[in-house]
Amino acid sequence: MKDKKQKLIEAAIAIFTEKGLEQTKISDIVKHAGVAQGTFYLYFPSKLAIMPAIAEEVVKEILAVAKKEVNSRAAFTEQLNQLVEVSFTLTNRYSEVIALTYAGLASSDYLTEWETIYEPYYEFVAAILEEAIQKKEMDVTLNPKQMARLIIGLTESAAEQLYLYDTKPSQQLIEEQQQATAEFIKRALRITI
Amino acid sequence: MKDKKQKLIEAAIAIFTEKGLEQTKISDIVKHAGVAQGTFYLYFPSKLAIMPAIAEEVVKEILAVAKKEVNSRAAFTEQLNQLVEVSFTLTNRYSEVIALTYAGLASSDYLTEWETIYEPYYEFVAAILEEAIQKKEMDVTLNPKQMARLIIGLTESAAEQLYLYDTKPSQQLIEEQQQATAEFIKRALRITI
Amino acid sequence: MKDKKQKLIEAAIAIFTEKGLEQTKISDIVKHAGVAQGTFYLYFPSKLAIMPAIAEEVVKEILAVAKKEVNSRAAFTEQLNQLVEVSFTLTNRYSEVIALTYAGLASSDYLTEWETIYEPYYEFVAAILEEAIQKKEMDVTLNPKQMARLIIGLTESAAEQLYLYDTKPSQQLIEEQQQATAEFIKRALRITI
Amino acid sequence: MKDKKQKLIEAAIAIFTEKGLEQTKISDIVKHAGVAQGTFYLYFPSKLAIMPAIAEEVVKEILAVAKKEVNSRAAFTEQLNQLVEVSFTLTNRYSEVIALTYAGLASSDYLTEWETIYEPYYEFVAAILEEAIQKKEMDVTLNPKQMARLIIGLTESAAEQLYLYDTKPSQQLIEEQQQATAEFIKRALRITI
DNA sequence: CATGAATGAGCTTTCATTCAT
DNA sequence: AATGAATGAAAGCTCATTCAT
Repeated sequence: MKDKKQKLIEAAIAIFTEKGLEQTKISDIVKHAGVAQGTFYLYFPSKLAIMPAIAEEVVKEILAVAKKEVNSRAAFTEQLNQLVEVSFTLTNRYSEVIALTYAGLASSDYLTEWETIYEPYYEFVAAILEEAIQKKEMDVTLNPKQMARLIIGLTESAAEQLYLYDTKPSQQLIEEQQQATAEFIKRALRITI
Repeated sequence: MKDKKQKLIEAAIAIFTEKGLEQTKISDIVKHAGVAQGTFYLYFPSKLAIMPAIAEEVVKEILAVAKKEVNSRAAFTEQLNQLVEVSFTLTNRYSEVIALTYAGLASSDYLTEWETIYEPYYEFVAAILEEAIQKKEMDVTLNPKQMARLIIGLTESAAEQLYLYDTKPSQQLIEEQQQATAEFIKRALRITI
Repeated sequence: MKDKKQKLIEAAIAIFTEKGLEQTKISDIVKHAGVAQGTFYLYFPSKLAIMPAIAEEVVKEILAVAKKEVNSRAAFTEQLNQLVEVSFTLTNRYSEVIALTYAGLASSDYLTEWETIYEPYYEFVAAILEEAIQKKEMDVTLNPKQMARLIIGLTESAAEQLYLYDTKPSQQLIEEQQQATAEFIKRALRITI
Repeated sequence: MKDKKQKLIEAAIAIFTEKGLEQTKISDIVKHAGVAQGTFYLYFPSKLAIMPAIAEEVVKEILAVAKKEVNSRAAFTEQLNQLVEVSFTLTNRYSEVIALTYAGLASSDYLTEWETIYEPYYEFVAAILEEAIQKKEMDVTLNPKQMARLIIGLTESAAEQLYLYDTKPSQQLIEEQQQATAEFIKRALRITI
């Protein structure tokens, strides 16, 4: 059943997140998934071959959360605040897996799949910007897709810096960094509202 | 002699860049450095222990290039262009080692050293912004150090996206991406000149 | 049905010949036979248990070819030529499977069956010699069964040497080796005709 | 030191003889040789790579025994008796290793080395025949090298048949089979003395 | 009879680390 | 300080065999 494949992907995400790429043994994953060692190789030809599946799963979850937390009817400035906030939360939760997955894809021949997998998230942000442009709530001359990529990169790196050395930063510190990032973006987009 | 230690660090950077963390064997490094297997352990207690040394070396090189390429007497807007350009070049050359080193530090107990190591680069950019603030060439209410971190994160992620799937992107594409990034920053800083 | 068992035996012969004992997987055999993995174990309790069946099949084919190619009404000297020729052909086609089967039987408890299986072929050759003895066309003091075994061993080893390094030896080389072997036998039997 | 390599070869011969190709684990060999697991791979890149070394060792031993047991000053007929006897002894002791080695070489890319390795033994027998030819003690029209190959093949197969099902055949049976084989050869060579 | 997903013991191979020289 | 042969633990992967359907 697809049940076991799904269990393996979820177990792999959990263990990779906890232990990193090298330290994760197939035996850990299968134990966590509650299946036999050989079963892993029924669904994935090698340790690295599970990476694309993980990436898809993670981006799916990211998108789901983002769509849920960003209010499509809120004002643009509010949407940007929500976007930054959700991005911080997601980066905190997933940045390790994402880095890992990317590294895993890079050491294999699957790297080309990365763009395809991450694309929907870029699209989601680009769509928000497009709406803002139509409503003239930001600099209409800017390229929404290009801006989406810069915004996502900026937000992720800001979040990584925050959580880098301080596993549990204070709520105040988090909000400060989020606000600084949101304001940075708003100025860069010449937001009008 | 320090000669062999330095050779080992340089060999490690070369091999790590080429093969990644997992695929790099001590035997590769010592072969490339032209020393015996055991010699590695005279200078570094373990495979991971060389990571801080690599990080230092890389940041030293990055700083040297940045200081050389960013004209301290040029106009602020010009300095930002140069900063973005040099950051793209450096990211292209070093992003893999940086990621690796960071991963390597993360899987050891050396991670706390990372902040110290990268700090001089943040300082360098912050200093440029401070000068611009004093000259009122940008929004004076912004925090230079905070902005420096955002700018560096943004630029690196923009460069990574550029080189991600296209090992050799066209000069035009590079310049476009650099310009978009620089303009993004300038708007975010409310640059006046 | 016996159909599937037969298909499994034929598939096993094909795959064993192509890949050898170690490299042959049950999964290869069942795929080639067009049956499910578990079906193998309906007919054979283990991987090695198919060996006697293979041996029987091969000897059956060998006997069939030998009886067809050796003219029972030809002169003895001619029969020996035909015997050598057919033995070369058969060795070329089956020597690998025979070696394999023998090795397979040896690593199991089935080795005692080998004698029984190969016996009919010895009998066939012995019968030819017996007739020659009755007709006084060879040294009548020789033991036909003993001679049969020596002749078969000699011919097979001569053929193996021929095909060992040269998958496709020239027709001339084949005929030379066959003739040398036949003459060797004829002298050893003191053939008179 | 070459010491460990030699120990590994001798251990491999012992274990392969005892257990066969598949059943022999590297761990058995190194345990028997008294070295660490990794040491095997210091001298041989893979399990199969030790096969040529084994083959050389075995042929070296075979040649040594054969040269010792066949009296170079005895009459030709006596030499042939000795040759058959020694071949029986050697086949009994080494036929399994030889078969194994051959199989091992066959599953790798080393098979072409086989001819080179076995050649000295053919040469040894051919030299005996050449002397007999010069002394006109056998049919002078026969090709010594060709005859050598046939004789060796014949003798080995006769010995294998003897030891095949009866690990310890009676001395009488052994002598009968040896004599039958020697006589077969003598007739085939038209020996005159 | 037939299936094929699932199992898990066991193998080869790798490679960071050690230590006698 | 330098060497490099030796170590041995550890991990990815294979595949004969089983069994619920």
